[in-house]
Amino acid sequence: MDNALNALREAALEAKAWPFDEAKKLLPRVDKALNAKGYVLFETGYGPSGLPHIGTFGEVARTTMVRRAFRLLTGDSVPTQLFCVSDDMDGMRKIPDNVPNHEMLKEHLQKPLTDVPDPFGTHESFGAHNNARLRAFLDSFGFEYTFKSATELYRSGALDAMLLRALGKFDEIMAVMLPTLGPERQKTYSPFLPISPKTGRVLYVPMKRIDAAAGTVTFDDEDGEEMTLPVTGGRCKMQWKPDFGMRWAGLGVDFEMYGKDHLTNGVIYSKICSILGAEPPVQFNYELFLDDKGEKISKSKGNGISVEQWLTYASPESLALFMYQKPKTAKRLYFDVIPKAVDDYAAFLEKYDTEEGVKRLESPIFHIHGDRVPAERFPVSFALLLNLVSASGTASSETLWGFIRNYAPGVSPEKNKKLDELVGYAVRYYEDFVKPTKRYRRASDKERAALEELAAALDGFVGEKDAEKIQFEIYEIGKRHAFEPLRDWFKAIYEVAFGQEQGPRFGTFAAIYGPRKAADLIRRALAGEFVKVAA
RNA sequence: GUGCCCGUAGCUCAGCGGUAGAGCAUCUGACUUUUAAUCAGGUGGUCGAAGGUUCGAUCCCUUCCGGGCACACCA
Repeated sequence: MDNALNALREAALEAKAWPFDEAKKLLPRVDKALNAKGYVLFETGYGPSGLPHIGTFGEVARTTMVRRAFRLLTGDSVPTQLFCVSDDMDGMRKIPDNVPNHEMLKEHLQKPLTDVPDPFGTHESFGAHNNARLRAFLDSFGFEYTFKSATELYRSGALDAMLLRALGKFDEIMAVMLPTLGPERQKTYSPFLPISPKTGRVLYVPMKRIDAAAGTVTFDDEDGEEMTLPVTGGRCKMQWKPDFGMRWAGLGVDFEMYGKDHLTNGVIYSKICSILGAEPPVQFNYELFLDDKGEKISKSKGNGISVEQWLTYASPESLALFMYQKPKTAKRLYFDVIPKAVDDYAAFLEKYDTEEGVKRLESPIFHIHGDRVPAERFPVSFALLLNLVSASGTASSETLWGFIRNYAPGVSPEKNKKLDELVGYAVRYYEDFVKPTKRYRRASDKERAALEELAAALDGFVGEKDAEKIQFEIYEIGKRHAFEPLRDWFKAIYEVAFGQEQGPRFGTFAAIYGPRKAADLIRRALAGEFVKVAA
């Protein structure tokens, strides 16, 4: 280990950021992990019930942060792996609303997702389709991970040894599970779910006999005929909670995080894992996200905000920052937290340049980017862009750039690509949140006369760069038409031409926007074009 | 009931051992003439309560009060 790496390692030991706290808990496991597998294993699970969502992103992002911290902590001397496991062998319990071909799918209910034809017709199965979506989703963020299909794990025999061991420990597993179940569920519960050889469905049936020596279970198939199947080779899968514990044991998972809603289950997974002779992974539980009303975000309710929505108005980095910050606190995840996340990210980035050693490792920037910290900084805040876009009432990136150049000379879309992206986000924000609130009104006769004169004056200013000259003229026109107080004159301009009570300093706006276009804007407003649009 | 989280300026939150911070809101001033933005500055908090540890606690520990959430099934 060279000196620089060693210095980093020591800094990592001191660093107070939560990923380091978690990564430190892994250190005592290193030798055992290396002997057993040759690497330390991080896992995240992916449920089959839907498309990748913000929780999926959060879990992978945060696990990656712990993994990165661990690598630093060990001077990168310990190999690591991140498995993203898709539970694609789970039976299709219900047909998702957001897919086509419901009729076809109906025939395949309860079958493993990887045995259900793809309703989109693009992949070899529904499970494969979802898996592809998951991977594309994760890849779009550049996550490093190894995808694992539960179906493949089962069918390849990778878990056979552990499944046999679980069969041998059947009674112990039942002893853990039964007290957690309701009375009626207890009667039929089995940690093994056979796949019916006749119908291909995942069966939730009681076991009549088990034969640990032969590695088989005996049960009644759907048609009532008694059936004996090996638990190996993908003929059976395990029921959720034992499945979790068995997978931990079978793969040798060293770290896994989950939401608070799994907290009580984590204990059960661990017990199962221990029964199977393995040490349960280091676990980390995070708080759930809340929506604007303080309610838990769930896919089925569709409240809160999606990854796609976030990325419509802000950068992936800002989302990663949000995930980094306070994972143990229940945070509101809604539109209004976005601008702050964007600017906080920019501020941390700025600060990062002046920090060193431990301080850097405690910066969110390190946990978001590792050693690939972007070079570009932000001379203009997102909050300012949003203000500009609202105040100017113009959702054109070109105009916005006019303001920006005015504000921060030397900045350009070519040189400041990230800023240009921010401009794009601001424009979209305007379109979706500001524009709908606009209320244009018609001009009174007096206002109309003044505005017509203003438009004519603007025509005479074509090519004029000096905002003050234009501003002066605006005052003159207002006075000439006897607006008292003069404030009403400005109000009229904004209400008629911008659909809002306040607006940009009009002289500045006209100079940047172009006097010709500004005049045109006024004329169109006078013609009543905007009033109709708003109504 | 069990567990997790939160309680810091009017609002939203950051800080987590060394004389209280940010954004927004509000107020004042600057930008040659009453709008916005921008800039400069100000107001505003006994850091939920009480004990404890400490030379020293918003920050650690305990208890209490108040609030939110999770814990059937499914994953």
